[in-house]
Parts: sequence; C-alpha cells; structure tokens
Amino acid sequence: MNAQEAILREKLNEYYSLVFEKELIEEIVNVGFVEKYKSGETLIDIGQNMTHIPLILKGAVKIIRREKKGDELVLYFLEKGDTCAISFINCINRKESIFKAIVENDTEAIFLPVEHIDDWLAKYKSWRHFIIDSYHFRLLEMVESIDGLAFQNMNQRLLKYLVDKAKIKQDVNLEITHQEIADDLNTSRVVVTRLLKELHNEGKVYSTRSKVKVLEL
DNA sequence: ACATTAAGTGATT
DNA sequence: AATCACTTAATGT
Repeated sequence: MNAQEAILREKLNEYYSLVFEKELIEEIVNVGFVEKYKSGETLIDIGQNMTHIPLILKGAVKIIRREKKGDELVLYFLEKGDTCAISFINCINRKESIFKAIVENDTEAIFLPVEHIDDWLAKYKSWRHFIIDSYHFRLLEMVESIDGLAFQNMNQRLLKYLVDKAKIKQDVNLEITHQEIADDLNTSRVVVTRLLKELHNEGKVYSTRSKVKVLEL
C-alpha cells in the first residue's frame, strides 16, 4: 500500500464511509486519484470529453449552461458529498459535456475513470443508490432553476442566488460585483444594481462596492 | 493627480 | 426587465 492510497482511503472513510460499502471503497482506492483546484478554475467546458467523474470532498463547483453567443446561466452548485451524475451519463455514452463547471471555492475531489463506474452499478448496491440519488437531486435542483426562470421575477431570483451563494461559502459576506451577478443570472448589470438597492432598502442585504452582505438566510 | 473600474440614475422601449 | 447614455463614486498606480 503506497502513500497515495493511504491518503485516498482516509479521505473516503471520512466522507463516504457511511455511503459506500467496504469493497467499493477499496475499488475506489485502487483506481481513483485526488485532485485539487483553486477557485475560478474551469473543471470542464462544454464540448469537452469526459473521462472521469468527480466525487467532491471539499469546496464547491458551479454548474453553468451556456448559449453559443456566450450568454451564461448558473444552474446549481455541487458541494461536499456530491457528484455530478449528469457527468456519469456523459461518460458512459462517451459524449461531450453539456455543461461548464467552474470551481466556486477551492475544491478537492476524487476522480474516477469512466470505465469502472458502469461495472460498479451492477456490482454495488451502494453505488447504484448513490448515482440514482445524485440524479434525483440534480433533477430537483434543475426544476428549481426552471421554476425560477418561469415563475419568479428577477427580484426573487437575485435574493435566492445571494442566499445560496452565502450558504455555499459559509459566509454572508460576498465579494462580488453587480456585473458578475448579472452574468450568472443572465441579466444586465443595471437591473442588478436596481434590484440590489431595493433589497438593501428592505433590509435583506447590505451592499457596498464589490461587496454584498446577506442579512436574511 | 489621473486613469480605470464599479455603481447609480433617468429616459426610452 | 433591457438598453442607452451619462454621472458619480471608489480604487489602483
């Protein structure tokens, strides 16, 4: 047993010992590897081929859908204990990614080569559940995202975005410009400025240049 | 002090 | 809610 494997086993036991059976953890130790990413790095872009799927250990990853012209929209965030089951299907089909993934907070993840994950589906009940649960959860988040687009006004979407972001960062003090928010919500900076001012006056946030403090979680 | 970047505002669609 | 055009404020060099 080398040092790499020992580290991997330790991390798995820390985060996934309740989720996966022992044999599966051993398999993961054999084929997986840990990677670290800094905030702002692109994990995968639309059109790239997926060769591995991630198990997030630490940090958060932002999942974005992008239109050809460059318009972007944040769909959801992946956090500790999450995987992107969408990436799983992409993997077994050997298809290109339909999303872009950007590291939100510094992230550490175990990467698993695609060729094993299919076998494990048949072999391990815990793996099956993990993948199905993950799929279910992503679907729910996607529905939430659609609801936001279809039924909510910008005002509510903005507040939800800020609250989500504060939760993920574990800090109500966000360092973000109006322009960046506008990009994530696919709206204009002017609109964000005005709505943010409303929220500010309502006492829900406190905002200064390049900073927003979320007052209501 | 000056240039750059972020934010605020009124008018128009 | 988006866009334009313009102003004002904050920040970096």
